[in-house]
Amino acid sequence: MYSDKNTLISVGLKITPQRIAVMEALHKLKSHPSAEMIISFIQKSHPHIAVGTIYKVLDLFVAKGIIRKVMTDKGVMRYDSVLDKHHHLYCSESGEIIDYVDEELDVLLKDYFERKKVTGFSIEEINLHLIGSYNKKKKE
Amino acid sequence: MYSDKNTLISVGLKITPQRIAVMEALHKLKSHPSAEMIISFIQKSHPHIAVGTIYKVLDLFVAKGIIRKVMTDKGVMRYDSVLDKHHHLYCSESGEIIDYVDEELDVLLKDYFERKKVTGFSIEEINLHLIGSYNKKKKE
DNA sequence: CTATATGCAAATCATTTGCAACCAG
DNA sequence: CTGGTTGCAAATGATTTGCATATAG
Repeated sequence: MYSDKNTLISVGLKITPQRIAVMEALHKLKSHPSAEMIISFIQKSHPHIAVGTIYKVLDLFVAKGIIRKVMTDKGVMRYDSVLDKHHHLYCSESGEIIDYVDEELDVLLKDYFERKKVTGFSIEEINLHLIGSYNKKKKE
Repeated sequence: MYSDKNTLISVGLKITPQRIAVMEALHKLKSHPSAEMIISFIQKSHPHIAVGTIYKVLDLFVAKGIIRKVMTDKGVMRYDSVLDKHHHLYCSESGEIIDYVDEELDVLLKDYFERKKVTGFSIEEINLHLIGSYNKKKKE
């Protein structure tokens, strides 16, 4: 919670209970919550915080670069509080989005695109979307 | 246009003027049009075709696998009529989405993930999102 | 104090839906 | 014929906006 405040301060934002609540929700709700999930989580403990405010806070956090928006195949945004470079696994069965960190892959891709330029396009970021299914069950 | 009809027939859909119009729009509007762009394009020549119908036709085409939905960072869906395996360049300046075909890369990725399994996840599809900017201008 | 943030409710915007009338096969 | 399609207009659902009030620094 101290780190939450420090995070806010470090990007020049005032500390408000609403913003702290959003940060807490982002920590508790791993796995890329939607705004809706964040809202209902927060409203359990802070029933007075307004929906509009939560959207505003989320937008602000995205603008300040302390969280990211993740696009899903259905038109709902999800928020990602993990900022280390990572890719995503999209489970086509459950709709879950799982972080995937793989430095070896990052190096491979970086080298590849240094060698093979994409003509006329300067790459800022490389994101891999792995679509498939989580086989929790070994046999079907 | 014959091929449009054949495409429809091949997936078991009836041929209707509305569906032909949507296919034509998809051909003319390269570069991943949004539903809105498709609608306004169609309504120039076919002012009577209903918005709801166009959405239904697009959904149907996606369900039949003859086009794809592409997710964007803003909550608007785009449609992609190119079905060959390809990745996307996202221009962070213009919002454009450009197709990127690179078989060498596909082989590289395929090999990589055959070697290095992602535990508990069976990969169906690998999509690369290259975010950056189109440098039309050489110097800036 | 004073600018910034919040609450609230209305507005927006893309997309979906329900259903009667229509038309392709 | 007959079930799959369409048009229409109303409904939905996520997100946004405007503005008066509250509050962090």
